[in-house]
Amino acid sequence: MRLSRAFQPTLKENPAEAQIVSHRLMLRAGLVRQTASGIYAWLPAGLRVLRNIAQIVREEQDRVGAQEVLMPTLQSAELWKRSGRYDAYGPEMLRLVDRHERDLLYGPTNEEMITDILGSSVRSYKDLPQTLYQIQWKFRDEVRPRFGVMRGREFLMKDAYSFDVDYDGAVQSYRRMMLAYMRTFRRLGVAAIPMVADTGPIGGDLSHEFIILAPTGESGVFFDAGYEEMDWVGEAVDVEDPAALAAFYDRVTTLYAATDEKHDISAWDALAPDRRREGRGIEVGHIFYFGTKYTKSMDISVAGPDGAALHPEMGSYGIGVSRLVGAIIEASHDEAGIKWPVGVAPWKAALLNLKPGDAACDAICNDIYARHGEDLLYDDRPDRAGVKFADADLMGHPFQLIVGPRGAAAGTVELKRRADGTREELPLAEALARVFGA
RNA sequence: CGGGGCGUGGCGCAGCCUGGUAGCGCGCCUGUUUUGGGAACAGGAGGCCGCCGGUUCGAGUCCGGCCGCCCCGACCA
Repeated sequence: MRLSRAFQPTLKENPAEAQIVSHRLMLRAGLVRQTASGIYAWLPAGLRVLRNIAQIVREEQDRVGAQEVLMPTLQSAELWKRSGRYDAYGPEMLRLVDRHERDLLYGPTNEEMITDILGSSVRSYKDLPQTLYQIQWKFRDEVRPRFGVMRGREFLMKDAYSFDVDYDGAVQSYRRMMLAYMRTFRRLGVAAIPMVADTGPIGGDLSHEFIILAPTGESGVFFDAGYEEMDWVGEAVDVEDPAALAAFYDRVTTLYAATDEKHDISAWDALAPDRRREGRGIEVGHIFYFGTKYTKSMDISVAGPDGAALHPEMGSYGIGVSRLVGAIIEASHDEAGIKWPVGVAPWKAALLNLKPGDAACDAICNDIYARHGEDLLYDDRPDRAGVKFADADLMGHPFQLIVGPRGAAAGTVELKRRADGTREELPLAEALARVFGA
Protein backbone atom coordinates (compact mmCIF):
# COMPACT_ATOMS: atom_id res chain seq x y z
CA MET A 1 0.00 0.00 0.00
CA ARG A 2 1.18 3.46 -0.86
CA LEU A 3 0.82 5.77 2.09
CA SER A 4 0.16 8.72 -0.20
CA ARG A 5 -3.07 7.02 -1.25
CA ALA A 6 -3.96 5.23 1.95
CA PHE A 7 -6.73 6.19 4.31
CA GLN A 8 -4.36 6.29 7.20
CA PRO A 9 -5.10 9.28 9.40
CA THR A 10 -2.48 9.61 12.11
CA LEU A 11 -2.77 12.12 14.90
CA LYS A 12 0.09 14.09 16.31
CA GLU A 13 -1.65 14.88 19.55
CA ASN A 14 -3.58 12.76 21.98
CA PRO A 15 -7.36 12.99 21.77
CA ALA A 16 -8.72 14.12 25.12
CA GLU A 17 -11.17 11.22 25.41
CA ALA A 18 -8.44 8.60 25.56
CA GLN A 19 -6.66 7.98 28.82
CA ILE A 20 -4.84 4.72 28.66
CA VAL A 21 -1.95 4.18 26.34
CA SER A 22 -3.43 1.57 24.01
CA HIS A 23 -6.52 3.68 23.43
CA ARG A 24 -4.45 6.76 22.70
CA LEU A 25 -2.16 4.88 20.36
CA MET A 26 -5.03 3.21 18.52
CA LEU A 27 -6.60 6.58 17.89
CA ARG A 28 -3.32 8.26 16.99
CA ALA A 29 -2.18 5.45 14.71
CA GLY A 30 -5.46 5.58 12.84
CA LEU A 31 -6.67 2.09 13.77
CA VAL A 32 -10.11 2.97 15.09
CA ARG A 33 -12.50 5.85 15.57
CA GLN A 34 -15.06 5.91 18.31
CA THR A 35 -18.63 6.35 17.11
CA ALA A 36 -20.43 6.10 20.47
CA SER A 37 -19.42 5.21 23.99
CA GLY A 38 -17.82 1.79 23.82
CA ILE A 39 -18.48 1.39 20.10
CA TYR A 40 -15.77 1.68 17.48
CA ALA A 41 -15.33 1.80 13.74
CA TRP A 42 -12.28 -0.03 12.45
CA LEU A 43 -10.17 1.82 9.91
CA PRO A 44 -8.05 -0.02 7.33
CA ALA A 45 -4.94 -0.58 9.43
CA GLY A 46 -6.95 -1.56 12.50
CA LEU A 47 -9.06 -3.95 10.49
CA ARG A 48 -5.93 -5.63 9.16
CA VAL A 49 -4.77 -6.21 12.73
CA LEU A 50 -8.17 -7.49 13.78
CA ARG A 51 -8.23 -9.89 10.86
CA ASN A 52 -4.70 -11.10 11.52
CA ILE A 53 -5.62 -11.93 15.09
CA ALA A 54 -8.86 -13.60 14.05
CA GLN A 55 -7.04 -15.67 11.46
CA ILE A 56 -4.49 -16.98 13.96
CA VAL A 57 -7.30 -17.81 16.38
CA ARG A 58 -9.16 -19.55 13.57
CA GLU A 59 -6.20 -21.65 12.48
CA GLU A 60 -5.49 -22.85 16.00
CA GLN A 61 -9.14 -23.68 16.63
CA ASP A 62 -9.24 -25.69 13.43
CA ARG A 63 -6.02 -27.42 14.40
CA VAL A 64 -7.56 -28.98 17.48
CA GLY A 65 -10.64 -30.07 15.60
CA ALA A 66 -13.09 -27.25 16.31
CA GLN A 67 -15.35 -26.32 13.41
CA GLU A 68 -16.25 -22.79 12.49
CA VAL A 69 -19.84 -21.63 12.24
CA LEU A 70 -21.37 -18.18 12.11
CA MET A 71 -24.44 -17.37 14.14
CA PRO A 72 -26.48 -14.19 13.96
CA THR A 73 -25.92 -11.22 16.21
CA LEU A 74 -29.66 -10.85 16.79
CA GLN A 75 -31.36 -13.60 18.70
CA SER A 76 -34.91 -14.39 19.55
CA ALA A 77 -35.86 -13.86 23.17
CA GLU A 78 -37.69 -17.19 23.01
CA LEU A 79 -34.40 -19.08 23.15
CA TRP A 80 -33.34 -17.26 26.25
CA LYS A 81 -36.67 -17.74 27.90
CA ARG A 82 -36.19 -21.47 27.51
CA SER A 83 -32.90 -21.43 29.40
CA GLY A 84 -34.26 -19.01 31.95
CA ARG A 85 -31.57 -16.46 31.26
CA TYR A 86 -33.81 -13.91 29.60
CA ASP A 87 -34.89 -12.72 33.00
CA ALA A 88 -31.66 -13.60 34.76
CA TYR A 89 -29.26 -11.71 32.52
CA GLY A 90 -29.99 -8.17 33.55
CA PRO A 91 -29.51 -4.79 31.92
CA GLU A 92 -26.24 -5.71 30.25
CA MET A 93 -28.29 -7.49 27.62
CA LEU A 94 -29.44 -5.15 24.90
CA ARG A 95 -33.09 -5.93 24.24
CA LEU A 96 -35.08 -4.77 21.25
CA VAL A 97 -38.45 -5.26 19.67
CA ASP A 98 -39.15 -5.74 15.97
CA ARG A 99 -42.11 -4.39 13.99
CA HIS A 100 -44.23 -7.36 14.95
CA GLU A 101 -43.62 -6.66 18.61
CA ARG A 102 -41.41 -9.73 18.92
CA ASP A 103 -38.71 -9.56 21.55
CA LEU A 104 -35.18 -9.78 20.25
CA LEU A 105 -31.78 -9.27 21.77
CA TYR A 106 -28.31 -8.47 20.51
CA GLY A 107 -26.37 -11.53 21.61
CA PRO A 108 -23.98 -11.10 24.54
CA THR A 109 -23.05 -14.77 24.15
CA ASN A 110 -24.39 -17.81 22.33
CA GLU A 111 -24.82 -20.81 24.61
CA GLU A 112 -28.55 -21.01 24.07
CA MET A 113 -28.37 -20.69 20.32
CA ILE A 114 -25.59 -23.19 19.77
CA THR A 115 -27.20 -25.65 22.15
CA ASP A 116 -30.45 -25.36 20.27
CA ILE A 117 -28.76 -25.75 16.89
CA LEU A 118 -26.77 -28.75 17.93
CA GLY A 119 -29.60 -30.33 19.86
CA SER A 120 -31.99 -30.12 16.97
CA SER A 121 -29.61 -31.95 14.67
CA VAL A 122 -27.90 -34.53 16.82
CA ARG A 123 -29.72 -37.69 17.87
CA SER A 124 -27.14 -40.15 19.11
CA TYR A 125 -24.11 -40.27 21.36
CA LYS A 126 -22.29 -41.41 18.24
CA ASP A 127 -22.62 -37.90 16.83
CA LEU A 128 -20.55 -36.54 19.68
CA PRO A 129 -18.16 -35.07 20.58
CA GLN A 130 -18.48 -31.81 18.71
CA THR A 131 -16.77 -28.50 19.21
CA LEU A 132 -18.11 -25.53 17.29
CA TYR A 133 -16.84 -21.98 17.29
CA GLN A 134 -17.53 -18.66 15.72
CA ILE A 135 -15.86 -15.28 15.49
CA GLN A 136 -18.66 -12.79 15.79
CA TRP A 137 -19.59 -9.42 17.20
CA LYS A 138 -21.20 -9.38 20.60
CA PHE A 139 -22.84 -6.64 22.56
CA ARG A 140 -22.90 -6.13 26.27
CA ASP A 141 -24.37 -2.90 27.48
CA GLU A 142 -21.66 -2.20 30.04
CA VAL A 143 -22.56 0.29 32.70
CA ARG A 144 -19.31 1.99 32.12
CA PRO A 145 -17.37 1.28 28.94
CA ARG A 146 -13.72 2.26 29.18
CA PHE A 147 -10.17 1.55 28.12
CA GLY A 148 -11.08 1.96 24.46
CA VAL A 149 -11.48 -1.28 22.65
CA MET A 150 -10.55 -3.33 25.71
CA ARG A 151 -13.77 -2.71 27.48
CA GLY A 152 -16.16 -1.72 24.76
CA ARG A 153 -19.82 -2.53 24.55
CA GLU A 154 -19.56 -4.01 21.09
CA PHE A 155 -16.67 -6.42 20.75
CA LEU A 156 -15.42 -9.17 18.47
CA MET A 157 -15.14 -12.46 20.23
CA LYS A 158 -14.25 -16.02 19.39
CA ASP A 159 -16.60 -18.24 21.30
CA ALA A 160 -16.44 -22.01 21.14
CA TYR A 161 -18.72 -24.62 22.61
CA SER A 162 -17.98 -28.28 23.17
CA PHE A 163 -20.47 -31.10 23.53
CA ASP A 164 -19.46 -34.43 24.96
CA VAL A 165 -21.21 -37.60 26.03
CA ASP A 166 -19.72 -37.64 29.49
CA TYR A 167 -17.47 -35.83 31.91
CA ASP A 168 -14.30 -37.59 30.75
CA GLY A 169 -15.03 -36.50 27.22
CA ALA A 170 -15.63 -32.94 28.38
CA VAL A 171 -12.25 -32.96 30.10
CA GLN A 172 -10.60 -33.98 26.83
CA SER A 173 -12.35 -31.17 25.03
CA TYR A 174 -11.27 -28.75 27.71
CA ARG A 175 -7.66 -29.83 27.48
CA ARG A 176 -7.64 -29.59 23.71
CA MET A 177 -8.86 -26.04 24.02
CA MET A 178 -6.14 -25.28 26.55
CA LEU A 179 -3.60 -26.46 23.99
CA ALA A 180 -5.18 -24.37 21.26
CA TYR A 181 -5.12 -21.29 23.49
CA MET A 182 -1.49 -21.66 24.43
CA ARG A 183 -0.55 -21.98 20.77
CA THR A 184 -2.76 -19.07 19.80
CA PHE A 185 -1.33 -16.59 22.27
CA ARG A 186 2.19 -17.59 21.47
CA ARG A 187 1.58 -16.96 17.78
CA LEU A 188 0.05 -13.60 18.66
CA GLY A 189 3.40 -12.68 20.15
CA VAL A 190 2.23 -12.39 23.73
CA ALA A 191 2.58 -14.49 26.82
CA ALA A 192 -0.84 -15.27 28.22
CA ILE A 193 -0.65 -17.26 31.40
CA PRO A 194 -3.51 -19.62 32.28
CA MET A 195 -4.72 -18.75 35.74
CA VAL A 196 -7.19 -20.56 37.92
CA ALA A 197 -10.58 -18.91 37.66
CA ASP A 198 -13.88 -19.04 39.38
CA THR A 199 -16.05 -21.97 38.35
CA GLY A 200 -19.25 -20.54 39.77
CA PRO A 201 -21.92 -22.98 40.86
CA ILE A 202 -20.42 -25.83 38.84
CA GLY A 203 -17.37 -26.30 41.00
CA GLY A 204 -14.33 -28.33 40.08
CA ASP A 205 -11.14 -26.93 38.62
CA LEU A 206 -12.02 -26.68 34.96
CA SER A 207 -11.94 -22.94 34.56
CA HIS A 208 -9.00 -20.82 33.48
CA GLU A 209 -8.52 -17.22 32.56
CA PHE A 210 -5.73 -16.28 30.18
CA ILE A 211 -3.89 -13.22 31.31
CA ILE A 212 -1.52 -11.08 29.28
CA LEU A 213 1.04 -9.37 31.44
CA ALA A 214 0.94 -5.61 31.11
CA PRO A 215 1.70 -2.91 33.66
CA THR A 216 -1.63 -1.24 32.97
CA GLY A 217 -3.64 -4.43 33.46
CA GLU A 218 -6.87 -4.40 35.42
CA SER A 219 -6.03 -7.18 37.81
CA GLY A 220 -3.06 -8.00 39.94
CA VAL A 221 -1.45 -11.34 39.14
CA PHE A 222 0.85 -13.74 40.94
CA PHE A 223 2.67 -16.53 39.20
CA ASP A 224 5.56 -18.94 39.28
CA ALA A 225 8.71 -17.91 37.40
CA GLY A 226 8.46 -21.24 35.62
CA TYR A 227 5.97 -19.65 33.27
CA GLU A 228 8.72 -17.46 31.91
CA GLU A 229 10.42 -20.42 30.27
CA MET A 230 7.35 -22.45 29.51
CA ASP A 231 7.03 -24.39 26.26
CA TRP A 232 3.66 -22.98 25.43
CA VAL A 233 3.32 -24.43 22.04
CA GLY A 234 3.12 -28.16 22.57
CA GLU A 235 4.08 -28.65 18.95
CA ALA A 236 4.36 -32.39 19.28
CA VAL A 237 1.16 -32.95 21.21
CA ASP A 238 -1.30 -35.24 19.45
CA VAL A 239 -4.77 -33.88 20.16
CA GLU A 240 -6.26 -37.34 19.81
CA ASP A 241 -3.98 -38.82 22.45
CA PRO A 242 -5.43 -38.34 25.96
CA ALA A 243 -2.14 -39.13 27.67
CA ALA A 244 -0.22 -36.56 25.63
CA LEU A 245 -2.95 -34.00 26.20
CA ALA A 246 -2.93 -34.66 29.91
CA ALA A 247 0.84 -34.30 30.10
CA PHE A 248 0.71 -30.96 28.32
CA TYR A 249 -2.19 -29.79 30.40
CA ASP A 250 -0.46 -30.66 33.65
CA ARG A 251 2.71 -28.92 32.56
CA VAL A 252 0.99 -25.61 31.85
CA THR A 253 -1.44 -25.63 34.76
CA THR A 254 0.29 -27.07 37.80
CA LEU A 255 2.60 -24.16 38.52
CA TYR A 256 1.10 -21.47 40.67
CA ALA A 257 -0.72 -18.69 38.83
CA ALA A 258 -3.66 -16.67 40.06
CA THR A 259 -5.22 -13.25 39.84
CA ASP A 260 -5.69 -11.28 43.02
CA GLU A 261 -9.27 -12.52 43.28
CA LYS A 262 -8.18 -16.12 43.55
CA HIS A 263 -4.82 -15.52 45.16
CA ASP A 264 -3.94 -18.20 47.71
CA ILE A 265 -1.54 -16.77 50.26
CA SER A 266 -0.44 -20.07 51.72
CA ALA A 267 0.37 -21.57 48.31
CA TRP A 268 2.20 -18.38 47.47
CA ASP A 269 4.24 -18.47 50.65
CA ALA A 270 5.19 -22.06 49.92
CA LEU A 271 6.92 -20.90 46.73
CA ALA A 272 10.61 -20.13 46.87
CA PRO A 273 10.93 -16.32 46.98
CA ASP A 274 13.12 -16.21 43.86
CA ARG A 275 10.36 -17.94 41.89
CA ARG A 276 7.62 -15.49 42.81
CA ARG A 277 6.51 -13.09 40.13
CA GLU A 278 3.98 -10.35 40.70
CA GLY A 279 2.52 -8.01 38.16
CA ARG A 280 -0.61 -6.85 36.47
CA GLY A 281 -2.52 -8.41 33.63
CA ILE A 282 -5.37 -8.23 31.17
CA GLU A 283 -7.81 -11.07 30.68
CA VAL A 284 -7.98 -12.01 27.02
CA GLY A 285 -9.51 -15.45 27.21
CA HIS A 286 -11.56 -17.66 29.44
CA ILE A 287 -12.34 -21.34 29.19
CA PHE A 288 -14.69 -23.25 31.41
CA TYR A 289 -16.66 -26.41 31.78
CA PHE A 290 -20.26 -26.11 32.87
CA GLY A 291 -21.64 -29.58 32.38
CA THR A 292 -25.30 -29.99 31.59
CA LYS A 293 -26.47 -26.57 32.66
CA TYR A 294 -27.94 -25.65 29.28
CA THR A 295 -28.62 -29.06 27.83
CA LYS A 296 -30.80 -29.74 30.86
CA SER A 297 -32.52 -26.38 31.10
CA MET A 298 -33.25 -26.42 27.38
CA ASP A 299 -33.96 -30.15 27.40
CA ILE A 300 -31.46 -31.18 24.76
CA SER A 301 -30.51 -34.81 24.76
CA VAL A 302 -29.17 -37.62 22.62
CA ALA A 303 -29.63 -41.37 22.83
CA GLY A 304 -26.89 -42.98 24.87
CA PRO A 305 -25.27 -46.40 24.32
CA ASP A 306 -27.94 -48.01 26.48
CA GLY A 307 -30.73 -46.31 24.61
CA ALA A 308 -31.53 -43.92 27.41
CA ALA A 309 -31.49 -40.20 26.76
CA LEU A 310 -28.49 -38.27 28.06
CA HIS A 311 -27.76 -34.57 28.28
CA PRO A 312 -24.46 -33.67 26.63
CA GLU A 313 -21.75 -32.14 28.80
CA MET A 314 -20.71 -28.69 27.65
CA GLY A 315 -17.83 -26.32 27.91
CA SER A 316 -17.45 -22.84 26.53
CA TYR A 317 -14.33 -21.05 25.47
CA GLY A 318 -13.90 -17.37 24.73
CA ILE A 319 -11.17 -15.19 23.30
CA GLY A 320 -11.62 -11.44 23.15
CA VAL A 321 -10.41 -10.75 19.64
CA SER A 322 -10.97 -7.01 19.58
CA ARG A 323 -9.82 -6.69 23.18
CA LEU A 324 -6.56 -8.36 22.15
CA VAL A 325 -5.76 -5.49 19.83
CA GLY A 326 -5.65 -3.16 22.81
CA ALA A 327 -4.09 -5.71 25.13
CA ILE A 328 -1.22 -6.43 22.76
CA ILE A 329 -0.50 -2.72 22.51
CA GLU A 330 -0.58 -2.40 26.29
CA ALA A 331 2.02 -5.14 26.45
CA SER A 332 4.12 -3.87 23.57
CA HIS A 333 4.73 -0.16 23.03
CA ASP A 334 7.06 2.69 23.94
CA GLU A 335 6.87 6.48 24.03
CA ALA A 336 7.02 6.70 20.26
CA GLY A 337 4.18 4.29 19.57
CA ILE A 338 3.12 0.72 19.00
CA LYS A 339 5.49 -2.21 18.58
CA TRP A 340 3.51 -4.87 16.75
CA PRO A 341 4.49 -8.49 17.07
CA VAL A 342 5.19 -9.74 13.54
CA GLY A 343 2.17 -12.03 13.43
CA VAL A 344 -0.43 -9.35 14.00
CA ALA A 345 1.11 -6.22 12.44
CA PRO A 346 -1.02 -4.58 9.76
CA TRP A 347 2.04 -4.59 7.54
CA LYS A 348 5.29 -6.40 8.08
CA ALA A 349 7.33 -3.34 7.24
CA ALA A 350 7.25 0.29 6.34
CA LEU A 351 9.24 1.35 3.32
CA LEU A 352 10.47 4.87 3.91
CA ASN A 353 11.53 6.81 0.85
CA LEU A 354 13.40 9.66 2.47
CA LYS A 355 13.69 11.59 -0.77
CA PRO A 356 10.86 11.02 -3.20
CA GLY A 357 11.82 12.50 -6.54
CA ASP A 358 15.42 11.41 -6.22
CA ALA A 359 15.97 9.01 -9.09
CA ALA A 360 18.06 6.53 -7.11
CA CYS A 361 15.74 6.45 -4.10
CA ASP A 362 12.65 6.13 -6.26
CA ALA A 363 14.17 3.29 -8.27
CA ILE A 364 15.10 1.29 -5.20
CA CYS A 365 11.75 1.85 -3.55
CA ASN A 366 9.78 1.01 -6.66
CA ASP A 367 11.74 -2.18 -6.99
CA ILE A 368 11.02 -3.19 -3.40
CA TYR A 369 7.39 -2.15 -3.67
CA ALA A 370 6.87 -4.15 -6.84
CA ARG A 371 8.06 -7.26 -5.07
CA HIS A 372 6.48 -6.88 -1.64
CA GLY A 373 3.73 -4.32 -2.02
CA GLU A 374 1.20 -6.49 -0.24
CA ASP A 375 3.24 -6.82 2.92
CA LEU A 376 4.49 -3.31 3.36
CA LEU A 377 3.32 0.23 3.64
CA TYR A 378 5.28 2.43 1.27
CA ASP A 379 5.74 5.94 2.60
CA ASP A 380 6.04 7.79 -0.68
CA ARG A 381 4.71 11.06 0.68
CA PRO A 382 6.66 14.19 -0.18
CA ASP A 383 7.21 14.92 3.50
CA ARG A 384 10.34 15.37 5.51
CA ALA A 385 12.17 12.38 6.91
CA GLY A 386 11.25 13.15 10.50
CA VAL A 387 7.54 12.91 9.75
CA LYS A 388 8.02 9.50 8.20
CA PHE A 389 10.10 8.16 11.04
CA ALA A 390 7.58 9.41 13.55
CA ASP A 391 4.59 7.89 11.76
CA ALA A 392 6.36 4.59 11.19
CA ASP A 393 7.29 4.37 14.87
CA LEU A 394 3.75 5.31 15.85
CA MET A 395 2.17 2.69 13.62
CA GLY A 396 4.56 0.10 14.94
CA HIS A 397 5.60 -1.80 11.84
CA PRO A 398 8.00 -4.55 12.98
CA PHE A 399 10.52 -3.39 10.39
CA GLN A 400 11.39 -0.15 8.67
CA LEU A 401 13.23 -0.25 5.36
CA ILE A 402 14.82 3.15 5.10
CA VAL A 403 15.92 4.31 1.68
CA GLY A 404 17.83 7.59 1.48
CA PRO A 405 20.35 9.19 -0.85
CA ARG A 406 23.20 8.21 1.44
CA GLY A 407 22.49 4.51 1.31
CA ALA A 408 21.41 4.61 -2.30
CA ALA A 409 24.87 5.83 -3.26
CA ALA A 410 26.50 3.11 -1.19
CA GLY A 411 24.19 0.42 -2.52
CA THR A 412 22.58 -0.25 0.86
CA VAL A 413 19.32 0.31 2.68
CA GLU A 414 18.89 0.77 6.37
CA LEU A 415 16.88 -1.79 8.31
CA LYS A 416 15.37 -0.76 11.61
CA ARG A 417 13.74 -3.20 13.97
CA ARG A 418 10.93 -1.59 15.88
CA ALA A 419 11.10 -4.10 18.72
CA ASP A 420 14.52 -3.06 20.00
CA GLY A 421 15.30 -0.02 17.88
CA THR A 422 18.41 -1.54 16.31
CA ARG A 423 19.41 -0.31 12.86
CA GLU A 424 21.85 -1.64 10.36
CA GLU A 425 23.00 -0.79 6.87
CA LEU A 426 22.55 -3.80 4.61
CA PRO A 427 22.72 -4.64 0.93
CA LEU A 428 19.18 -4.58 -0.46
CA ALA A 429 18.86 -8.33 -0.96
CA GLU A 430 19.97 -9.08 2.55
CA ALA A 431 17.62 -6.55 4.09
CA LEU A 432 14.68 -8.01 2.19
CA ALA A 433 15.66 -11.49 3.26
CA ARG A 434 15.66 -10.41 6.88
CA VAL A 435 12.18 -9.00 6.58
CA PHE A 436 10.41 -11.30 4.18
CA GLY A 437 12.47 -14.46 4.48
CA ALA A 438 14.87 -15.89 1.94
C1' C B 1 -25.73 2.90 39.23
C1' G B 2 -23.25 6.45 43.08
C1' G B 3 -19.40 10.39 42.95
C1' G B 4 -16.52 13.98 39.94
C1' G B 5 -15.32 16.56 35.33
C1' C B 6 -15.76 18.25 30.33
C1' G B 7 -18.55 19.78 25.49
C1' U B 8 -15.60 26.48 21.65
C1' G B 9 -12.61 25.43 13.37
C1' G B 10 -9.97 18.49 11.97
C1' C B 11 -6.88 17.80 16.97
C1' G B 12 -5.23 20.11 21.76
C1' C B 13 -6.81 24.27 24.45
C1' A B 14 -7.83 29.76 26.24
C1' G B 15 -12.04 32.98 26.63
C1' C B 16 -17.14 32.17 30.88
C1' C B 17 -15.92 34.41 37.34
C1' U B 18 -16.98 40.42 35.81
C1' G B 19 -22.43 39.70 29.14
C1' G B 20 -20.58 44.00 24.20
C1' U B 21 -16.56 42.49 16.90
C1' A B 22 -14.64 34.36 18.72
C1' G B 23 -8.86 33.68 19.93
C1' C B 24 -3.99 30.64 20.39
C1' G B 25 -0.91 26.22 19.11
C1' C B 26 -0.88 22.08 15.87
C1' G B 27 -2.97 20.32 11.41
C1' C B 28 -5.04 21.82 6.34
C1' C B 29 -4.54 24.92 1.32
C1' U B 30 -1.10 28.23 -2.03
C1' G B 31 3.89 30.01 -2.92
C1' U B 32 9.21 30.34 -1.89
C1' U B 33 13.35 28.30 0.60
C1' U B 34 14.38 23.70 2.90
C1' U B 35 15.19 18.17 3.07
C1' G B 36 18.24 11.46 7.73
C1' G B 37 14.00 12.19 13.50
C1' G B 38 7.13 15.69 13.60
C1' A B 39 11.20 22.58 9.02
C1' A B 40 11.16 28.33 8.12
C1' C B 41 8.86 32.51 6.02
C1' A B 42 4.66 34.82 3.51
C1' G B 43 -0.36 34.50 2.24
C1' G B 44 -5.15 31.83 2.95
C1' A B 45 -9.49 28.63 4.10
C1' G B 46 -12.19 26.76 7.96
C1' G B 47 -16.72 28.01 13.81
C1' C B 48 -25.68 27.58 14.54
C1' C B 49 -19.26 28.22 20.97
C1' G B 50 -23.44 20.25 22.16
C1' C B 51 -29.13 21.07 21.83
C1' C B 52 -33.74 23.51 23.53
C1' G B 53 -35.78 27.26 26.32
C1' G B 54 -35.34 31.63 29.61
C1' U B 55 -33.18 36.49 31.44
C1' U B 56 -31.25 40.88 28.78
C1' C B 57 -31.02 46.31 24.23
C1' G B 58 -27.34 42.37 23.60
C1' A B 59 -25.58 35.45 25.67
C1' G B 60 -19.71 31.37 24.08
C1' U B 61 -20.25 33.95 28.91
C1' C B 62 -25.90 34.32 33.45
C1' C B 63 -30.39 30.75 34.71
C1' G B 64 -33.30 26.04 33.72
C1' G B 65 -33.87 21.52 31.17
C1' C B 66 -31.99 17.85 27.89
C1' C B 67 -28.15 15.18 25.14
C1' G B 68 -23.21 13.44 24.60
C1' C B 69 -18.31 12.10 26.24
C1' C B 70 -14.43 11.19 29.96
C1' C B 71 -12.50 9.87 34.92
C1' C B 72 -12.95 7.26 40.08
C1' G B 73 -15.81 3.33 42.49
C1' A B 74 -19.12 -1.31 42.43
C1' C B 75 -19.45 -5.12 37.85
C1' C B 76 -17.48 -7.85 33.12
C1' A B 77 -14.67 -11.48 26.95
